[in-house]
Amino acid sequence: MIAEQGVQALAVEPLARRMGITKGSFYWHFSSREALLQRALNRWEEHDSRNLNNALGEISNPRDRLVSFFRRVGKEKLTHEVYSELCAAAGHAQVEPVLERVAQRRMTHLSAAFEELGLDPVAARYQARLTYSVYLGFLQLQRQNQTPSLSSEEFDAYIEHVINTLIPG
Amino acid sequence: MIAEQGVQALAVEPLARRMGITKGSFYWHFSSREALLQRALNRWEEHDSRNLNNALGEISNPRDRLVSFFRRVGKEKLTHEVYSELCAAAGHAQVEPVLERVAQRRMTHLSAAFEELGLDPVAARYQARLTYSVYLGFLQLQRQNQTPSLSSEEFDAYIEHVINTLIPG
DNA sequence: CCATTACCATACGCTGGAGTATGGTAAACG
DNA sequence: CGTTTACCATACTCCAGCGTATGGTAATGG
Repeated sequence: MIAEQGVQALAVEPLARRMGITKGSFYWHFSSREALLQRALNRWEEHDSRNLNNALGEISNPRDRLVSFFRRVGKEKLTHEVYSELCAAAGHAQVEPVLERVAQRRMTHLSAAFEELGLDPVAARYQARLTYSVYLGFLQLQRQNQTPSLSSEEFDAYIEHVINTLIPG
Repeated sequence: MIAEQGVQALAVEPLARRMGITKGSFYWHFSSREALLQRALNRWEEHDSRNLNNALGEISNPRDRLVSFFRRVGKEKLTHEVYSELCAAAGHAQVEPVLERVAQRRMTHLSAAFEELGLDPVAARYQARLTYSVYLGFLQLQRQNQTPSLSSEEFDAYIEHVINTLIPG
């Protein structure tokens, strides 16, 4: 429901309707709507954290790791949709810390890869932030239907362009 | 109110309270909350459109124009805050078309500047989208308090880095 | 001078979501 | 075999925002 309509759409009564149960039942499993959201957020963050290590941790060549970071945008659709909606809900007290940790983790990964490619630590940090900004901006454009379809050759060409611009070597 | 708390915070009763009037009075001036939001959106879009032409249209040197685009992120705080919140409300039926037009206008400007710098039309379009993504991603990071303060020297250094990476020549 | 117009307040009804109180049922268990 | 436990429904209350009905007042104009 977060992926479809955003954080605020994760509400007790709509959820219950959708599941064919009632509120009474829901409140046996969760103490409040806040608790439900917290569980959902924790679940997603864990999944995302594992994903980061599994998918990118294995690739030893730093350039391939970075390239894979961009190519991944096209896959794992659900997770990206959730993240996109979470970004839209920045400012929400429960969402904010999640976003902070996730962005931090990911940028640290990027920064390490850029350092391995020979950039000095400061430049690597800047480049990581820049790269992550591109990713965030892409998600935003996607929410506005301003990106070519993910499976078109224009999309692939654009990704090529981004890779060539941002990844040295 | 949009800049402070987002589109959904622009509500009739809170607005009336804040102005020290009542709902009854509000509904004499506006037919509905929707109408108010529409007027606010139109107003902002017009202001932004004029701004684009005034600030960037005058600069003849395309590189300076691009550099000024980035430097502007630090200024015009209110407008950027509004835009940032509008982006968060993408998916909203009234907000969506505004976002689409604004992004289109701005990217067209960027694309033209890159063409003037010698890029072929396709590369210029890609580079414009990339550049605009960086801007959107920056706004997002700002919403998450993940950027250095706008008036620090680290911020200036980062902007330098971005300019050097994205603007040819 | 009376009536219309512009502007604002009071007081209502409606809706949707949060949370609670209470009772029902089926399975497991002592 | 009765009772506890897990799970679910019904039926409320509470609250905040949207919109409306209606009446008051001050200024303006025929």
